[in-house]
Amino acid sequence: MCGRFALPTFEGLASHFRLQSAPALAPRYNITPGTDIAVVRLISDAHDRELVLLRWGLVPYWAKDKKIGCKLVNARAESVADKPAFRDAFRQRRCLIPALGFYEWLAKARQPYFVRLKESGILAFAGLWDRWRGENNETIESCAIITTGANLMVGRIHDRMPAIIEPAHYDRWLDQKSDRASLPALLKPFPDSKMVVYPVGMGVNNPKNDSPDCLAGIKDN
DNA sequence: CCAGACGTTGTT
DNA sequence: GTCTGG
DNA sequence: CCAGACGTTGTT
DNA sequence: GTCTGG
Repeated sequence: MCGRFALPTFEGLASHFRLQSAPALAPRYNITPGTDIAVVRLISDAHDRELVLLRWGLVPYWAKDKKIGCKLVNARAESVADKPAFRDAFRQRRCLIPALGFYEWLAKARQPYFVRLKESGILAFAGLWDRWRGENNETIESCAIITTGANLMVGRIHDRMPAIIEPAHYDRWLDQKSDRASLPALLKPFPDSKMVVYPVGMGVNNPKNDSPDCLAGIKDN
């Protein structure tokens, strides 16, 4: 699954996603569900993209209780098009979630690992977003990260990982008019030949720890 | 018909 | 909002 | 995802 | 065991 990831400050985030402008983002090394995360989506009624901060944990527009978002942190690629909680967002509100990489845990050892590109480049997770309106004009915009099967390399740690969209496919993923039948192909496991996995310190386990140390590799025993 | 769920993960 | 279970 | 709480009353 | 908060 994908329940923790990192997005340090990147030069070139705006140009990578072809954004007109991007808000200054605080560097984050230990991003957790329930917090606001950076999301790239189409500007409504326009073809340009925007980067906004949305709550991680999708609250469907029809939800009676916004607490449902606690449970909707990930959506399985295999079923996202059909699940009531996700299918409308899958059709109309897809987004990209920038990251340097993500954490996965080796369950038995509670040992965290970090997964990123070999070149330490920007990744984009496949995401969905929604807008919920409650009483007193309360509005929550929220998002979820789509997961898919692990590739062979990540599979040594865990059997799922976030779906990663390649830059060549950003437009097709974001565009509401894309042929929906072509979308599942974008959600296949990212090739492990382009990635690295390495163990990191147990300090990552505690969400309060949010420093560059989180990314530091340790000796793999 | 109304009430209640709507999800993923890991572990047993 | 929409589906499932009772 | 993991860590940490998990409760009520009355008083300051 | 299960929920909430980060």
